[in-house]
Parts: sequence; C-alpha cells; structure tokens
Amino acid sequence: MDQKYTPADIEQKWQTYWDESKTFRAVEDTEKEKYYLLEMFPYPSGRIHMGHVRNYSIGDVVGRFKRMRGFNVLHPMGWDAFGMPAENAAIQNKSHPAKWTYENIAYMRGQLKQLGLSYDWDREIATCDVEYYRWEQKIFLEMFARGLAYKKTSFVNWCPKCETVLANEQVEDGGCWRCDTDVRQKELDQWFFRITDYAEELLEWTHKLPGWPERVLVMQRNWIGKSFGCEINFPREDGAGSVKVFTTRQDTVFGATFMSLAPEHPLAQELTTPDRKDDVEAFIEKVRKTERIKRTTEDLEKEGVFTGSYCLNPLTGVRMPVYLANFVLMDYGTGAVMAVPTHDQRDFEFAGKYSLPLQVVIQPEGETLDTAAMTEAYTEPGILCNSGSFDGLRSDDAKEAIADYLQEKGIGTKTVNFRLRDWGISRQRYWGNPIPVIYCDVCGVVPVPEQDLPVTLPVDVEFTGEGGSPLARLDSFVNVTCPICGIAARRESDTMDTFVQSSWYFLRYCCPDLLDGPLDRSKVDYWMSVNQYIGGIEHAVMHLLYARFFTKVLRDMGYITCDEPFINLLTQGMVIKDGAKMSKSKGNVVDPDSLIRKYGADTARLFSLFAAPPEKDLDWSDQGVDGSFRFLNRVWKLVNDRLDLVARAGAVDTASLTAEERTLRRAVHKTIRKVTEDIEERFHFNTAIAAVMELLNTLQSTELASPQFAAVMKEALESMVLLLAPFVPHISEELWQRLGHRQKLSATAWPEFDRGAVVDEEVLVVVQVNGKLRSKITVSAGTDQESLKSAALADDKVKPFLEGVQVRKVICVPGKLVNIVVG
RNA sequence: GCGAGAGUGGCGGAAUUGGCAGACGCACCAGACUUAGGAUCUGGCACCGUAAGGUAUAGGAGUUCAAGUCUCCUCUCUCGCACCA
Repeated sequence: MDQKYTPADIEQKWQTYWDESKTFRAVEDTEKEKYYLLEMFPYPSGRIHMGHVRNYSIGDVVGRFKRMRGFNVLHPMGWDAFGMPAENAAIQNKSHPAKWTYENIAYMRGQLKQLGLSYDWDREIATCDVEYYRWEQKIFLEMFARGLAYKKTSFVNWCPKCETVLANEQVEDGGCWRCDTDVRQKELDQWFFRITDYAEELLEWTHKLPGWPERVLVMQRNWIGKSFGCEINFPREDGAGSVKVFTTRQDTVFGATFMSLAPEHPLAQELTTPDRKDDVEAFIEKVRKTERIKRTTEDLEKEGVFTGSYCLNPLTGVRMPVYLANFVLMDYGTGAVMAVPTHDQRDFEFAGKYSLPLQVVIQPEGETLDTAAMTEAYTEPGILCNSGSFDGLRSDDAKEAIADYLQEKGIGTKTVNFRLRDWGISRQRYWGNPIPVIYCDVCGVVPVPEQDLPVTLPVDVEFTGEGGSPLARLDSFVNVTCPICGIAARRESDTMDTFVQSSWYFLRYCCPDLLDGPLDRSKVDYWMSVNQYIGGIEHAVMHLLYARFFTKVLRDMGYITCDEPFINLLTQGMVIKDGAKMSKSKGNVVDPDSLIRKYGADTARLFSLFAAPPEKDLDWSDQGVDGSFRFLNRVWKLVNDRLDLVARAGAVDTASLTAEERTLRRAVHKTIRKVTEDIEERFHFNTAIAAVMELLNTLQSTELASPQFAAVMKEALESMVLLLAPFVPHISEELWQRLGHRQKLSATAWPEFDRGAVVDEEVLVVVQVNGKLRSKITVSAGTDQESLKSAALADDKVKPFLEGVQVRKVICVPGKLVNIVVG
C-alpha cells in the first residue's frame, strides 16, 4: 500500500466515485427528517476565489455532518448567471455574454468538484437558462396582475458607466456598488415591485427569526425604518389648500415657525411668488447639480431659499414662511417638514442662517431655555410650555394627546411611515431576464399572454458598449403586434435586476426540472424552509430582504406555504491576507487552483476551517496551510502504520479493559462528544479540528502491550477518521476503506460517544488560597467535599500559606476546585 | 452622530454555565536522525525573576471566596446606517 500521502490520486478517486454513484442526490422521503442546507450561489465570474472556498467548505461540513446524522439532506448548487460583467466581457472580447457565462460555469463547476463538495449536481440551476427565467416571467405577470409590479416615472439612480438604473441599496457612498462611478439622478419610466406593501410583515418577522445574527436583523429593521408620527396639514395663507408634512414630533407643533420643502416638491414652483422666482430657480438648479452624492455623503451646509409664500400654523395661527431646503428629501415622508428650530438641530441651524424666529415649547425638567442663549436645539424629552392647553404635559404624553387633538379637529392624522421604498427592477441591459410586457398605443401596457412565454433573449445581438441596451436597438425583438388588438406595438426592452433571480432560486432547487410551472407545491412544502443558509454579510440587506419579500409574495399567490425562506443564517467573515481583503490590485490573492495542486482539496478545506470560526474574518497564512497539510500527513501515516494491528483486532470488551486502555478509550469518546457538540451547536469547526489534533497526538504517543490494545486502537482510529470526514472527506474515505470497510464512509453513520467511557475516574482539583493557585491534587472522581477539603488543607504546597493565619472559609467546587479563604 | 460587534502571547486563535488564562496550530529556540534539510521525530516557548514567588486578557473602578467572562466609566478598532423630519 502507498505509504506516502498523495492527495491528487485519492481526491480524484473519490470525486469520481461520488459523482458516478450520485452519493449526494436528494430524494423526497417523508420517513426521514429533511435538512435543507444552502450556500449563496456564486456569480460565474470566471474562477472561484478563497471566499468561495471558505463559504462552501463551511457548508460542506454541515451537509456531510447532517447526512451522517441521518438527515435527508438537500444541498444544491447553481449560478447567479445574469449580470453586467458578462456583457462587459462580451463587449471587450467581441464575444457573447452567453458563451462567456457558460464557459465560466463549466470551469467553476470543475473547481467546485475538485473541492469535493457534497452537492446534488442534478439540481444545478443557472439563472440565465430559459428553463429558469421563463418561470420568473410568469411570476412577474402574476405580480403585475396583483398590482405588485407596476410602472412609474421617477428619478432614479443612474450609473452612467453601466448605463443602468440602480436601487437605493445598490448605491454605496454615492457611487455604483459595482463600478464605483458617481451616481446621477435621471428621470425614467421604470418597473417597480411593491415591497412596501410587505414592509410591516417584513419588519414583524425580524423579531421572529432567532436563528439569524442580531446584526443582520438590526440592519434590516433600520432599512425598513418604521416610524410613528402624524401627517399634519398646514393651510396656505393664500387659502389655496395646504401643505402636508410628516412629523414624529407633533409634540412640538406649537413651536413650528417656518416650513421647509424639498426642492423637488410639487408645490415648490406654485408657492414661489414672482419676485422670488429667480432666486428659487437658481437654488433648485444648484441643488440638482450637487446631486445625491453630496447630499447624502457629506455634511453639506444647510441651505435654502424663501419662496415668498406663507403657511399658517394650524394651532397657533403663526405665519410661517415657506422655504425650500437642501436637506429635505422628497422621497421620505411627504417631502415637506414643519420646522421647529428650538427642538430640531437641522431646523436650528437653518433658522440661525436665515434669521428665522425661535419659540421654545419644551422645557427640560429643572431648567428654563432662553431662545437668546441657545447654542443648539433641545431635542430631549421635557415638559411642554407655550402650547396652550397642553402646557405642563410630559412630551411623551403630549405626542399622544396632540395627535388625538389634531385628528379630532381634522387637521392631521396619525400615520406610520417607512423608510423602505419600492424596489426598482428595470435594467437597461441585455444580459438579464426580459420583462414580459408589450406597449401598445391603443391598449397601453399589455402583459405578454402566458401562452406566449417565455420571452426569450435573442441571440443575434451586437455588443458595442454604446447607447444603452442592445435589446432596445434590435428591431426584431422590439417590433411586435399587440396581443389584444393586433396593431403594431413595441416590446419592453428592459430586463430585470439580477436580484430578482436570487430571490427565489432556493425554491426552484426543490423542483429544478418542473416543466409546467415555477414550483411543485408538494416538493417545495417538503423541503422548505431552508434550515441553514450560509453566505457573506454583504448581503445582509438587499438579497436577504428581497428573498424574504418574494417568499411572502409567492406564499400569498399560493405557490408555497412557508412565511420565511431561511430559518438559520450564518454570515461568514471575509478572507483577508496581510491585513487586507484579498484583491488583485493588492497582489495578495491566493489562487484556489494552485493551492489544490500543491496540497490537495482536503488541506485547503481544513485550513480554511481551522484558522478561525466561520463568522470571523479569516487571516490567510501560507505557513498555516503547511501546518494543516502536516496534520493530514500524520493522520495518514498513523492509520497506515497500524493497519496490520487493526486487521487483527476484535471488538472492544468494555468490561475487561485495563486502566490504561480505559484512559485511551476515554480520550476517544470525549473527542467524539466534543467534535459533535462543536459542529452541531456552535459551528466552531476550529475547536472541533483542534480536538481531533489532540486525539491524534494522544494516539501517536500511546503504545500498550495489553490484550485489548488493538481493539481499542481500532476503535480510536475509526472514530478519528469518521470525525474528520466532514472536514476532509477524501482522505477520510480512503482511510476508511483501508481500515477494511466495504461500506463507504459517505454511507456510514456519525459515531456516538459512549456515556460510560467518558466518565472520569480521577479528577484534577485545583487548590487556591485566597483565590491564588497554590497546588493541584488528583483525587478519585467520587471524592466527597469533606475529604476533598482535608486533602487540600493537608497538601504540602498549601500548608506554608496557612501558617500564622486563620482559615475563615473553604469553598469546594466538587471535581474542580478548592479555595481556602484565610485572613 | 446612531446602531451592532470586537479588543487575550511574536501570530491565528482557545477558555461552552463566574472556577487552572493561553487548548490546538503557526513562528521561534534547542536536540535527535541525516551527505543535506524548507522532510521527520523529541523537548522548550506569556512577561519579570537564579529561585521562592510576583505580574498579566485595551485602561480604570465595582460585585464576588473567585472575573477574560457580570456591572459602570474611558479608550481603540471593525462593520452597517447616516440630514429619516
């Protein structure tokens, strides 16, 4: 037999076996408890990177472990295959996005297989396959029918480089999340999904997902941004209606001395008096030029302009000048704010700049504010004053009382406001899912009839990189007849945001081959929800929120029954090297291919699991990889060296073991217990692996002449190999076979620890004097407190510390510690 | 600014319920084997001290017989959000 560990050979051997025997194929089986394990599918960018290796190694440990524990595991993989890079590559290489994408998929699939990941490859999905995206078009049409997909003209975030629209979530620091180009505002006719209809439920369920990291839930809650307040109408002085504001501080209405409107506010022009026209237009132009980038990223100085018009404070009758202000956002609340300079910092600064009046309406307890002496707004709770019949109320109570009063008088209504806005999904790109809609001059927006689906992406398209979407310029695609009236019409040429595909791929995995619909209810009901989802924290808001939204929409359409897609979520940390995220520009990239070539997949997996717990960042270390490789070599050598011994061994007779044999066996079973708990309860694979390393050290240094040594060693080696299987499956399968098993390890159950074997016969007890460690004594496990106490007091190392002082108290923690308190 | 999380040897990290701080690994040092070693094996390795012993978990206070762990304050770092009315 080979004495040298050659990963290339054994990894190839077992990968072929798993592949050909379809070891990891998942079949619905109501007799078994299901376990749906999912890692976020990759974008087929060309090759996998270390982040993928880590993500999928973590997932594979869970998958293989659960399988060995008897679960019916669904562990699928696929490709988030639509998206800009494919199109950009096509432009550069004068190629086609489909060719580029499918070639990348083929290569990356090979890489994943080389890692020995336990996927059911029969369920593989590529979202650019027409068999996938056609069903998404059907879902879109149903959403359209329910009013959940709609069109509106709006200012959108526009990336001039990508020539496409970006969702708010896709704008990072004022730049495009993909290419970092400064984002501009552009007015376009766009498709939206009405995610705001689900804002309340999405928020509510963030309190019912105990298996999610708190920080992700917090981010989602903040993103949804629910706030309670009032909409209040401030009548215009000219009597022509009123201006509606949203406020959460209706307790300060009596202190509102002016109004601030967003420059884009529909009333902005109307309220502007002729003499103010020039100033106002100049201001609006200036704000528009500044654009969103600066309006959101920098602490822009508060600026505004007077419109020349006034509103009246409905409670005080005070004349309030109406300003346009650069810090008021059109897309939050009503785009208009009642300004209370004494109790809002922004309004305070604004009032200072334009010499607007201040009126204190909330006094801090035990203090009196004086407008002349204020240097900043008082935003804390307090007692109302100058507020008519509400004087003397605490501000918290006043919120309620004033809201009721406003509602009664018909001036305002209590409302709930969300920061979350509808999800714009139109993209002016070719490589995406065509939105199945036709525009007819007579019939208007006409959904493509279901029998005409799918709207297939045309292949014969030219990619020049100029002038926006190639689809829009393709007459054969755009020119159609209206399905209703038959006259010439135009096809929608925008495609859907790629986040749409990743919002339901986990459902399609349950029935990837279904030919007559998106989802097979019975299969989806069997597998959903995903028991464990694993991926990067960067998807905390966008992908995870959209996927939750889609799940609820599809539930309401009757496709599925679950409320939430992912029961447990694990967000793994980044892979960094030399203190920085791996990136080509920093030259600190570790290439998985060469890593596998040099050490094998098992070593690559092992190190990425051993170096840090999953949720923390992993600091890559080439020397650390050497260490993992060394460990596998030692495992290999130890097992192979003892094959003869093991071949002669029978079963362990627990009744007649010697003390030394029992000690060895105790180490084995304690390791089984520890590894099991570390994987199952904590996902702390690093400590699980460390425990196996300790066991190896023990086994390596134990050589007994006793009768049952061979039997105990056999049990030990077999256990060690089984415990390693989720982490390093190839070497484990090979060693398992060499240990004489005909049944494959991948069909073998996880070991159970023997409760009798892990009980300590002797325990080490620490003896402290006044909390300081003075001695350690070994006593038999059952020693009672009294004997323990006297043994501690009589200990030679302890005695000197007891001379000349009085023992006041002795604390005994059985099996652990004695603390003698003296004084 | 707000929210969340973190801070432990030269390094990655461990300490699960308040009970031996530093498991396991890396690096380093010494030795063995060797023509050789970037292979393998053995031993050492928080800091100060010859030792007995003392000091150590960002810093400071507190609770406790006992604190890396609990409470309060301060500092630093990371991530997320950021004019949200």
